[in-house]
Amino acid sequence: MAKAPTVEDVARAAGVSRQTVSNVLNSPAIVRGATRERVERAIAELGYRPHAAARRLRTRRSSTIGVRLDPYRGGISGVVLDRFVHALTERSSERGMRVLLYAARTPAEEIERLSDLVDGGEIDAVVLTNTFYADTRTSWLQARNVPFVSFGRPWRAADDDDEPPHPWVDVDGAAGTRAATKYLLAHAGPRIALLGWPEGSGTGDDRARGWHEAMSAAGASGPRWSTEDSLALARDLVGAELAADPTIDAIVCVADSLAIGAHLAATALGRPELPVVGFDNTPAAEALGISSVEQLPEQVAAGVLDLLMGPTGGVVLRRDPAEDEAHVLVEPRLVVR
Amino acid sequence: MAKAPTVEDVARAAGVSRQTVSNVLNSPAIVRGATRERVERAIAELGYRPHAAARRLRTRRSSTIGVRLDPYRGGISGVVLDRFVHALTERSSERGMRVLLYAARTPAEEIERLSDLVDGGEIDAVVLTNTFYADTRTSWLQARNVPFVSFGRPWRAADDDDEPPHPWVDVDGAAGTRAATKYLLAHAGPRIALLGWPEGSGTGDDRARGWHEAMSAAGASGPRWSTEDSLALARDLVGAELAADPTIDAIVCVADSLAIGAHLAATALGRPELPVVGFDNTPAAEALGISSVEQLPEQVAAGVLDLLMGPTGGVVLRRDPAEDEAHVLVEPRLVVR
DNA sequence: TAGCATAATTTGATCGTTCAAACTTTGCCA
DNA sequence: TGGCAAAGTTTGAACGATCAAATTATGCTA
Repeated sequence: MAKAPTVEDVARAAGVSRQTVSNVLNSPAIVRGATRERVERAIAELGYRPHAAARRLRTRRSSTIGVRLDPYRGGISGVVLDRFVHALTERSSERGMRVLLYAARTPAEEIERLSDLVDGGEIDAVVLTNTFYADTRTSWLQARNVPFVSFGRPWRAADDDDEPPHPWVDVDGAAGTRAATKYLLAHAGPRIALLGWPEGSGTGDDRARGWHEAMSAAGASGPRWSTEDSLALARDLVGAELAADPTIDAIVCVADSLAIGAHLAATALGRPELPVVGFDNTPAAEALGISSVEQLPEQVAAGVLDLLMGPTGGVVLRRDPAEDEAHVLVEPRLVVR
Repeated sequence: MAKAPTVEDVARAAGVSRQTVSNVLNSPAIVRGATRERVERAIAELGYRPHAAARRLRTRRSSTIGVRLDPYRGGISGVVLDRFVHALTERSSERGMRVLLYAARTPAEEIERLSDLVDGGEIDAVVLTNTFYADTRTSWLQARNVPFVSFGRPWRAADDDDEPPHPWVDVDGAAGTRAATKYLLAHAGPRIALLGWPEGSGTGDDRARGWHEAMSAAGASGPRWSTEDSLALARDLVGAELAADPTIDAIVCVADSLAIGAHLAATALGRPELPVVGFDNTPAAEALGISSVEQLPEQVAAGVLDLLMGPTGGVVLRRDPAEDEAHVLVEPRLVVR
C-alpha cells in the first residue's frame, strides 16, 4: 500500500505551493479559478485526503462532538435518544463534524471522561442528555468554558439564581399533548382522561399541562390519573378506572409505556377501539397500532447544531457562557393510527 | 484559561527530558522507579494530559474504532444494536480506544464515508453491522487492508469461494431457541410450535434449527409456522392456528415482535397464560412479561475487541487478511418471565 | 505606460508528541 | 578498581497540516 499523499505531493503535482493547496481546501474563494481547478484535478488524481490529526494539531480544533451513551436502562423509551444520536451523526457529517461516543455510569465518572476528552483535544463540544436539577456536569462545563448544549430543558424554579442558564433544545411536550387532546376532542368525545406520572417531574408536568389547556379551552373535563412509568401499573390502574367510569371517551398518556398499558386494559374490558394516544412514538406503540406523539429527533439534532455552530458555519462557536439562554423548542407531531 | 501543559512543561518540572516523560506514559517499565515517581508527581501537579492529535500524528494511530449507526428502521429489535454500541463504547475506553460514529444510507455511501475516515487517519478499525451476502464493504475493507470485524456471520453457501472469510462475532441463535425449547418441553408440554420467518434468512433459519433439534432430541413434534416480521401478521396467523389446533402447549418465536403478536392472539383466545418465548429480549417483551432469549451484547462487544486487539493489547492488530477465519460465537441466555 | 492598491501566491515557523540513535549512568565481575 | 554490557536518559528530527508575514502578479487609473 503506497504512502498516502500529502499537501506537498499535491502541490508538486499541480505546480503550486503547499499553502495554495491548503487554501483550495479551506478558503477556495481566495484562489484564482484556473489555479483552483488545477489543484482540484491534482487532488482527485492522487486521491489526496487531508490527515485529520495534522490538521487538528495545527488548528487546535478536533471538529468532534462528544456524546454520552447512557447506560441501557431497559424500558421502552430509549429509542428516542438513539434516534437523536443517529440524526446528530448525520447532520454533523454534513457540517464537517464527527460524533465521538463516551460511556459513564455516574456524573463523577462522566466528568472524568470529559476531562480526558477535552484536555486531550479530542472534542470541541459536548451534547448532554438527561440533565437533572443541580447538574454538576453543566457547571463543570461552564467553568471550563467548553461549548455544550443539552437535549432537555433545565427544569428549575423560576426564582433560582444558583443555576446559571445554558443553551438547550427540547421538545414542546405541552404542544404535543395539546394536539393529541384537540384531535381526540374532535374525533372521540369530550370525556378525555390524562394518564400521567406523579407530579414533580418537569417533563411529565409539562405534558400534562397541554392536556389541561386543551380541555379548558374546549370547556371539557376529564379525570387525571397518575402512576409510575410501568406498563403493568398502568394496565391495572386504567382497568380499575375504566370499569368504574365507562363514560371515558379517550385517554391521553404522557408515555408510550403507559399508553400500551391503557390499551391492553381497554382491550381486556372489551373496548379495544378506545382511542389512546401515547408519547414518543416508539416501535412498540407502532407495532400495536397505538397513536402517539412523535418527538422528531431530527429537528432536535438540527437545533443542537444550530446552537453550537450557528445556522450555517462549520466551526463550533465559543460564546459568552455567562448570559446564554439560547434555546430551541421543537414542535412535536401527532401520529394517528 | 491557562494554556494546557505539554510534555515539555512536565519535563521541566520533573527535571527530566521530554522523552522520559513520554516513556513514563507509554512504557513505564523502562523508566527507573525514582524517576518515574517524580514524573508522575509532576504530571499530577500540572494536570497534564497528552494531546491526542499530536500523538496520532506522530504514531499514525488514532486509537479509534468506526461504527456505523444504521438508519432507524422502526421495528422493535433495534435495541440489540444500541446495546451493542453501548457495550462496545464502554469496553473500548477500558482499552484506551474511542468509538466514532458515522452514518450512511447505502453501502456505496458507507464506503465513501469509510474512505474519508480511513485515509484521514481518523479510525484504525471498523465494526460492521448488518452484513449481507456479497457485501461490497467487506471486500473493500480487505482490499484496503483495514482491520475490521463484523457483528453477524457471513451467511454464505459452504462451497462459495468468491467470498473470502473475515473475522466475525455472532450470537448462537440455534443455542438460544434450543434452550427455550428445552425449557418449554420441561415446563409446558410436548406440543411446541415454532413461529419463524420465511425460509432463506440465515439468522431465521439458524434459530429455527435450534427448535427443531431440541424437539427431535426429545422425540416431540409441533407445527412450524412462518410469517414476515410483523406483529399484526403474527397475531392473525397464530390466532387462526391456535383456534384450529388447541393442543399447542407453547410457542417459540424467532423474534420478539412475533412473540408479542402470538401472545396477544393467545390472550384474545382466552389463553393469556400460554407460554411464548421471543428473541432479543427487547423492552417491549419485558414490559409485556414475555420470556425471551437475550443476546448478551456485552459479550459480543468483548468478542469484537478481542478479535481486533487480541486478548489484552491496547493496539489494533494488523493480521494477514487472506486467511482470517477467526470468530467468536456467543451463547445467548434465556430470560424466563 | 507608470504608479499603486489589491489580489494571489509563497516561505518559514509552529502545533505536541514519539521515533531513532546517541549518549550517560549503573552494576557486575575479574 | 578497571572494564564492559545493560539499563537509563537525552537529543535532534519528523509526522502533515495551517498561520502569519513576506513576496509576486494583476488590474485599474491617470
